Order: sequence, then structure tokens, then C-alpha cells
Amino acid sequence: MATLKDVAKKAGVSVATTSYVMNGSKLITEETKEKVLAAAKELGYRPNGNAKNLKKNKTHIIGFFLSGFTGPFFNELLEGIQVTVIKNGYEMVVCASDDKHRLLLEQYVDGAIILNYHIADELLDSLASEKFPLVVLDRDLENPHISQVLLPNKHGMKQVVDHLVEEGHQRIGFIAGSEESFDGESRLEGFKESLATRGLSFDKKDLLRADFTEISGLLCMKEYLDKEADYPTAFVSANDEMAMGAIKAVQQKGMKVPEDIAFTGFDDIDLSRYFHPSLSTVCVQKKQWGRIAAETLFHMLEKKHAVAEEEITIEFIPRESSLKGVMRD
Amino acid sequence: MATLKDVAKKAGVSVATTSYVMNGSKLITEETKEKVLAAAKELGYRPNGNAKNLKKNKTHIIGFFLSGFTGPFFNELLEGIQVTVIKNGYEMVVCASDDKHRLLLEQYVDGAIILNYHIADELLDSLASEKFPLVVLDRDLENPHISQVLLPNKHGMKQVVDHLVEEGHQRIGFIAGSEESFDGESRLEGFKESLATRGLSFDKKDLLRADFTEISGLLCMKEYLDKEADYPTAFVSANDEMAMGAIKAVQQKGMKVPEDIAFTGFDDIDLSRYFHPSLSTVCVQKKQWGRIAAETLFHMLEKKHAVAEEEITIEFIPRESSLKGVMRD
DNA sequence: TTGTATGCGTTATCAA
DNA sequence: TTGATAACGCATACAA
Repeated sequence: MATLKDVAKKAGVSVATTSYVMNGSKLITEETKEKVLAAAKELGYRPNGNAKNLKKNKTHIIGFFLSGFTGPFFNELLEGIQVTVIKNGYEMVVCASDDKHRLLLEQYVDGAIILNYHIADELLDSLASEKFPLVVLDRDLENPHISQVLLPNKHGMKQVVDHLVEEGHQRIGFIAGSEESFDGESRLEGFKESLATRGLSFDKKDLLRADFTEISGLLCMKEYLDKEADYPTAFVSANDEMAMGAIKAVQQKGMKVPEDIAFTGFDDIDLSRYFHPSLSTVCVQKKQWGRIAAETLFHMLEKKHAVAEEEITIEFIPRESSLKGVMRD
Repeated sequence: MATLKDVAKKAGVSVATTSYVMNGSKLITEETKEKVLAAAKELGYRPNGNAKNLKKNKTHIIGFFLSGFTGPFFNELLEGIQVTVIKNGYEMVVCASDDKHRLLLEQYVDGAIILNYHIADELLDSLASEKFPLVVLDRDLENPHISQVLLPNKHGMKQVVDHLVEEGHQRIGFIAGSEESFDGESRLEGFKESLATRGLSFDKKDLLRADFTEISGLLCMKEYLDKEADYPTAFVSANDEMAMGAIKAVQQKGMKVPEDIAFTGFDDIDLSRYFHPSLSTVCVQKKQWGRIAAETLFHMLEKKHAVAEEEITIEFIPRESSLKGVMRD
């Protein structure tokens, strides 16, 4: 691989001059500039980012670290971050990691956005610094160099519970995901709190545990229906997929949704509108989430533009799965 | 940020020794090792990847470069690559770029997988080398250091056309995506070739151009129906989203799918089964695609394990949208 | 306007 | 078993 030195030699100038040319310095004469550029082109010169970063102690890259590429729909979230990152003249790399987190540790990026439960709080706490700010999307962390950009899960759950209570439900069950999920658990908390506010009680046996997948929702609901004699008239699920699985289980038992049991989901994935019955759920603006996360990071990174104290937009969307006899199409 | 030198000083040994300890050399006594590790821990030492990469001229990172995070469903594809990359002891970074391609150019990665029409053939051609192999998923390129791992689009289209002809269709239209898409265009070609093989003709006016989105499919079909007096009895779409949009346009005109016009899609996105009518489509094993792409890259990178001459699995799935009076559920 | 020289943090060669 | 040191490719302070 051709280096600056090679280009310099070929152009008959010094390395410094070559470097100046490459960085567009105004001091260089048009003539030398052309010579150098020609030499660079001929040799197929490409700058070495590692050397550059090492020298400048700055990469102009931010990292987005997630736990894996399956699971929730990251597309919009990623898009929201990407757009903002480019707007700030940086690049983004996305990477999944489950134990080493090498790319997070070895100073490849100037800052990072975290949505990865594999990464321990303690690690993030020790990593964050003035020069290496972090934004977390999946935990509560007290640290001057870590900002949180969290979904208003409890706010969403309040809307769900309000809706169900208005529909006349008194006993409402909950389908939770894995306990490792921050959003999942805060949805559960929000649910309980909203029930309490309404003066309704929640029986532990109406709390089902699954793992956010459709099949897990189906299985845990099947087991529940087999075991229990009487059921809640409605179930709230921590995400859409599990709600869909649970609905299938209910239907397989010969019962009807929402007539026998009503359901609500969370996230508003594309499928929700097309599912039968269409799924009542909470629409989350993931792209906005990504934008705000990135903006928050750049604020810490460059101390410019004030922090937008903006809450992520969330909206309950009633559909067939929780509306008795309405909205059939 | 603490460096090896800092750790060395604190531990009272040389930088070299410290480096050995960090890299787990067997030559170091247990005693010095502990001293060094303790010092490193106390200082919160983290290796500097840029310095390491610069020195070793190797990053153990491969890059996956795509055009954006919206659009097709990348999740499975990404997962397929990720799993294989980890299995080979590397890390993967995913990045979207539309003009500078800095991360691709500046030697941050040891090799790359490309699915990004923004990157010109010429650039890839000049970049690829023994030390920097490339795998392309979206183009045909003749270069000893670039491997292609392409979807069997034509094979899939043959199955689609076979099916439609068996269903009795003679005049079949096509909904194409943007011309920049390699897969889209090769699906169109495959479609035309299969028609020709069957002895069927294809009228240019039955070729609609959209951009892979559902709304574009709806709009172009609406326009077509308004303009033309008689229609094909079936339309093949280059992807699922456009097919769904087009179906809506037909339904809005008061016509029935598949009775008046049948439709097929391509990709088998989740929604296809839930759409009404459920969409006949071609299921593409995207995870397998990712795995093969990564394996191919590692083959070039490390000259080990033979190249699997494996074609990506593709299967036509007939559903309601192209079956007359069958499979209603 | 251009060149010389230094150092970024690490690895690895060689010597001790 | 450990230490001194050169080198990786580049940017930049300073000199010319």
C-alpha cells in the first residue's frame, strides 16, 4: 500500500508537503499540488486512517453498539442516528457484540450509543469520560459523561391502561419479555403503576414471562390457558410479537379476540395493522429516538448546540384486538 | 488515556514487558505479570486499536457497506454475516455511505462486503487487492480479488413464471424497481428470459417502473390502470412491497385480486403471509446469503477452508394473490 | 512556500 | 526473562 512517503518521493517533494496537499492547505502552490496529486493518483494512494487517528487522537467516527441484528426493528432507529451523524460530519459504525466489546474498548470511535444488554453498567461507567462520551438507550446510569435517551415507556403504558379500563376491563394480565430488557421491564413497571393509579389490583399469576418472540408468546399463553380456570378479560404485552403469538394461542383454544380476551402490543411494527385481528399497540417514533440520541452525543462531544429537551413521541393506536365490535374492516 | 508507557512506569518494568503481558506471552514470570496487570487495572488502561493496527497492518475487522438502513430487510443478512465473522475471530462493522466512503478507503478493515449501489465499480476495482479482498452482493465484477455472491434471481423468476403460466396466464406484466438495483434488474431480465423460453411475448407497455416502496407500487399501478384499456391477467413484481402497493391500487379500482389480476412478489417479507390477499412470492434465504458472503471473504483473506460452491436457497411460495379460489383461509 | 524532525501507542527485533 | 529501540504512517511545530 502506497504511503505518503511513496507519494512524496514520486512527486519529488517532502512528506510534509505531501501531507499539506492531501489536507488541502492553502499555502501550497498550484504547481506542486498538481505534481503531488498526480503522483498520489498514479500510486493509488489511500490515507491510513489508523495512523491519522493515532496522530490526531480523534477518529470522527461514532459507534452504535447493539446486542444483535435480529430482534426488534432497528432499521428506523439506525436511520435516525445515521442521518444525524452525517449531518455532523462524522461516520457511524454499527456493531454487535456479546462479550469482548473490542471495538468499544480500543478507541476506534470518538463516542458511542449503547443499546446492548450484554454490556455491563460498570464497564460503561469506567469507559465514559470527557473525551469519550456515551449515550445509553437501555439503562439508567448516573454519570456526568453518560446521557440517557430513553423511551417514555410508562407514558405509553398509561395510555394502554386508560384505554382498556375505558373499554370496561378490570382484570388485566401482562405478557413480559426477558428480564434483561430495560424497556421491557419499564413497560411492566409502568403497567403496574397505571393499574395502581386506577385503583386496580394485579395478581402475580397473571404475569406471563416470555422472550419477546412470537413463538414464546404463543407458548406461554397456551400454558397459561391450560393451567388456569379463569382468565383476565385483557392482556397487555410488552411488545407486538408476543401479543400476536398469544392471540394465536387464544384462537387455537377456540376463543375469540377481542370478545373473550382483548390484547394490546407495544412498538407498532408493520405487521400490527395487517394481523388478524389488527393489533392495538403503542407507536414509537424510533427514527426520532435515533436522532435525539445522536444529537445528545454530539452535544457532549462538541459542546455546541443546546440539548433538545425533547421527549420521544409515543401514541396509542386502538385497533381491533382491543375494541369490542368496532373497526372491523 | 493511560498508555502502555504509563502502565510500565507504574509497574516499574519496561514498555516491552508490559506489551508482552498484555498479549499473554508465556515468557513472563507470574510475579511481573501480576504487577503489570494490577497497574493496568488501576490506571484503567485500554489498548489503542489504532496504534496496534498501524503497527501490525491488520485490524481483524471486516466491514459491511450498505447504501442505507431503510429499504430491504437487512436484519437476517446482517445476522448471517455477523455469526460467521465472530466464528472466525473477527469483528464486523456495518456502515452506510453515499459518497465519501471514508471507512472503506482508509484501511480500517481487512476486507469488505459490499451491498451499496453508491459505490462505483471502478472504485472497488482499484481498491481490491491480495491484502484487501472484497465480496460484492450487488454487481458483476471481473477481478481476482473480488468475489461475487449473488442471489439466484433468474432461477427464482423462472419458478414464478412457471407457476403463472400453469395458472393459465398468457399476458404478464412486470413492476420493476429502480434501475440502479442489481437484483431488481436481474429479476427483470430473468422474467423476460423465462417468458421467452415459454414462447410468450412481453409488451414494453406492460413494464411499470417504481422504486421498491409500497407507495410507488400503488402509484404506478394506479396510473397504468387509468391509462390503459386492457390489462395483463397477472403482474410480477420485483419485490413484495411494490406488489402490495399495486394490489391496493387494483382493489381501489374495484377489481379483485387474484380474480381480475393476479400478483406475485419477491423476497417473502414477513408481511406477505398476513397481507390480504396473502402474497405469492419467492422466499430468499438471506441469512444463508450473509453466511456465504462472509465465508467467501474469509477464504480470500486467509486462504483456508475451501470455497463452498453453494447456491443460495430460493423457493417460490404460492399464496392467495396468484391462486384462483384456492388457499383461502 | 516547502522541508526537517518529532511523536502519537504499539509491536517486535535484538541484545542483555 | 526482560529491556532498549526502531518502525508503522501521518500531522504539525518549527526552521529555512
